[in-house]
Amino acid sequence: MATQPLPGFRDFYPTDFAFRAHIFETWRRTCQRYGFEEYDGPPLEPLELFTTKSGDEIVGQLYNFTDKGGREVALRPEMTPTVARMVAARAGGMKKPIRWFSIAQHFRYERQQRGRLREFYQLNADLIGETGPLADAELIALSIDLVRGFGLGSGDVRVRLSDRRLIRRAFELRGLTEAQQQAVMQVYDKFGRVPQDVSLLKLQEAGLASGDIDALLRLAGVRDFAQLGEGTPDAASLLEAAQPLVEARNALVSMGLGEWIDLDLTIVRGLAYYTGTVFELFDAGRTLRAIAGGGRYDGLLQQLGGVDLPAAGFAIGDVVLGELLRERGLEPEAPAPVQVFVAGVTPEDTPEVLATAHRLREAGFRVEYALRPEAVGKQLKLADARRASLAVVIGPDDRARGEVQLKDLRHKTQLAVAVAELQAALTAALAT
RNA sequence: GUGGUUGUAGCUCAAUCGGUUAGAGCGCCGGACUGUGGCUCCGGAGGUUGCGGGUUCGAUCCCCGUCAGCCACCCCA
Repeated sequence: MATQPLPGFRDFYPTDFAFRAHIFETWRRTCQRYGFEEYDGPPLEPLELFTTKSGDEIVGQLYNFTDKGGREVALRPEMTPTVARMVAARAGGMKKPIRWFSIAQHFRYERQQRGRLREFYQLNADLIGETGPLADAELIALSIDLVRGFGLGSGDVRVRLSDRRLIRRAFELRGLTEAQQQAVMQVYDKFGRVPQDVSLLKLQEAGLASGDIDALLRLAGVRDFAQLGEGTPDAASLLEAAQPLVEARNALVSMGLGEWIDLDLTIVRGLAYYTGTVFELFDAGRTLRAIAGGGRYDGLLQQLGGVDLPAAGFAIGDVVLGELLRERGLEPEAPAPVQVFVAGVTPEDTPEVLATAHRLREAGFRVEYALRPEAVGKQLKLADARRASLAVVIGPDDRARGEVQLKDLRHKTQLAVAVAELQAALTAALAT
């Protein structure tokens, strides 16, 4: 029998599960602080829902099949088409802007690598029905707080910020053909990872004039709005196109998050449905894949749901973030499975052990006891292995006096407690 | 999908030039400790050396294939 999961799929042993739960809980709390409401959709959707947005080529990266009713279906590779459908179906009845988030498992049939599996969890946050730069800033702020919540700082994670409107303006100013624009985007995507002369050669091959090449490579190196118009006749036009982005950045500065932001026009973010602001979160050392990414996609709800609403959103995955947290030693300690271990001295004490344990469980304590008669020493050893803070030891003498021995396993102390006082004593001891 | 690289116990690793019954630590199970834990000591289980084939008297070791992990490319919604 196979003992390994399928390639790109993970087993979550209790330690792994606790780590995952910690990520989800931190995400959920943070989204709620921003007033976002949680939703979910079906993990299995009509294939068409995904090909409408991304074209037929995407099928190569989908877990798709024909179901027993003859329907072409696919496991969701992303959440956006589902949200678009859900929002569109009830758009008329919902107060705008809509703030929604989901934490859901997604599936992509791709060759796995570090930071990229065939199954992963992803938080999606979308803000629908608002076009202004403050909406973009709101989402970027949320994405920052989503990683801050784990103890990561602006020295660990950087936000790269760009805007399709600004890129488009730069292309228009230079009169680039569609093919040339594609070439520039490809060069931008690899900018900083390949030598400058390789980039240069690529752009020459695409037939760009040397003046255009200089201007576009200069833009690729811009890291601040002040640099945007430096030494170029395009200055006024570029700065005008950059206006929404400037406003979004200023909003983030007002929130005290300006430290996290780098202007970086080379972020490409795959396919072309982004219409405005785009951003990505990366580890500061750039050794991992992108942690999160998103932007404004004002035409997408019309295309997918038939309702014309502006929207922006982003996703953050559990895989790369998890790797970064492990790298930084920010994994939380898994919670102890047991708070109170109840031990009996003799087999005759077992009924009292069971009664006590169950009473404590009903009172909400996490309680365990030995499932067969064993020496007290053994039972305490088990209590220790289960990381119990407290032990309750019950023997014939204790029963005769209506007492139990309450033992604090952390502080190595012990005292006799009347049975009636036990719950109060446990609560008090756990608070120390 | 393409190329490179690595696979030995649950985990981390060892095994001389191709040589006898593949070892160690940690972990796990049991015992020494019959009213009190973490320590110590003793014992035990656990391996088709990823899998299949080839070369050889003999393969963990060399060769081929395959599967899986990792890395790069492609892609990245």
